[in-house]
Amino acid sequence: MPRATVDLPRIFAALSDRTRLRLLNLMRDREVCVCYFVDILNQSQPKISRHLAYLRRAGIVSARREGKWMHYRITRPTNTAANAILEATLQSFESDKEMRADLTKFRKTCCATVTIGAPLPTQLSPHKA
Amino acid sequence: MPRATVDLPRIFAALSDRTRLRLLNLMRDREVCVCYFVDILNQSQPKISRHLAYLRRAGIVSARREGKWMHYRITRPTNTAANAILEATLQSFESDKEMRADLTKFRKTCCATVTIGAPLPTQLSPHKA
DNA sequence: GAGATATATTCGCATTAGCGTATATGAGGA
DNA sequence: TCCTCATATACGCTAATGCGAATATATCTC
Repeated sequence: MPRATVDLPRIFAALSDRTRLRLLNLMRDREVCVCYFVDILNQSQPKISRHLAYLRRAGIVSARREGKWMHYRITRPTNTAANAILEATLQSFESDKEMRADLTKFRKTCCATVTIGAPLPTQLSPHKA
Repeated sequence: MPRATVDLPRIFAALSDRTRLRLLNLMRDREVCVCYFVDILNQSQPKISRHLAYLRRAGIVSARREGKWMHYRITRPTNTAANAILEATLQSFESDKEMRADLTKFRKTCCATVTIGAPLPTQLSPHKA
């Protein structure tokens, strides 16, 4: 039984955009710095930031500041249904070509940027299946 | 593994409206005539019709004509993720007060309208858990 | 405190969604 | 064929969304 009444329409609205889904894909099991999103999706910083804000307002992600950098991570909803929906969504990315490519690019970008000092992503506890 | 690549953002957009969720709730395990939706949600016929069209375009429901009446039913997506999302959504309605009230009203309306000849809903095979 | 960097927000615009009202379509019956 | 009923679509409006460009904010360094 769901713990709290959750605004499902709002969550669905947050998930109804390809760019936001790509962001969630990258955050699937790690905390990610905004600069990575900009680099990997190859889209403007304000655009990325706006979509992250949208996800934040919907309660799907949370942000943590570390100096100049902002790290985003997925916040698992306490609501059972919302959590199941998010989980199914994330899992579907595994068979999505673009999502896989994003992750591949992420790994490369990650290694490449160590030298210029961008904060490395923090591995989170493995997502539950 | 999902059978077909599915437009998840489109499905999420279709689910991001409370009225459409209420329609889906009523269709959960039966085929429903448009006139019931209008009566139970107590909203204008064009509004109901437009929302049904929205769901139809997203591939979530399908329509069947029977004389003057149109019957709508949920179409289970072939895509695994989409199906899981829809299932979790439908299941969440069980603990939603308004959704339960709609179903209660549905049962009453259903019995009451037998006398005036509106088509009875067709029970579908029980939804899989 | 000035400058640089990372990120967020604002603005103006084009597109879309949702609504009420009016109208069109489709089927059945006289 | 004309009328009626059930449903769908078109129209005009307002609000919300998504975008690029510009600007603001926060933090660090010097």
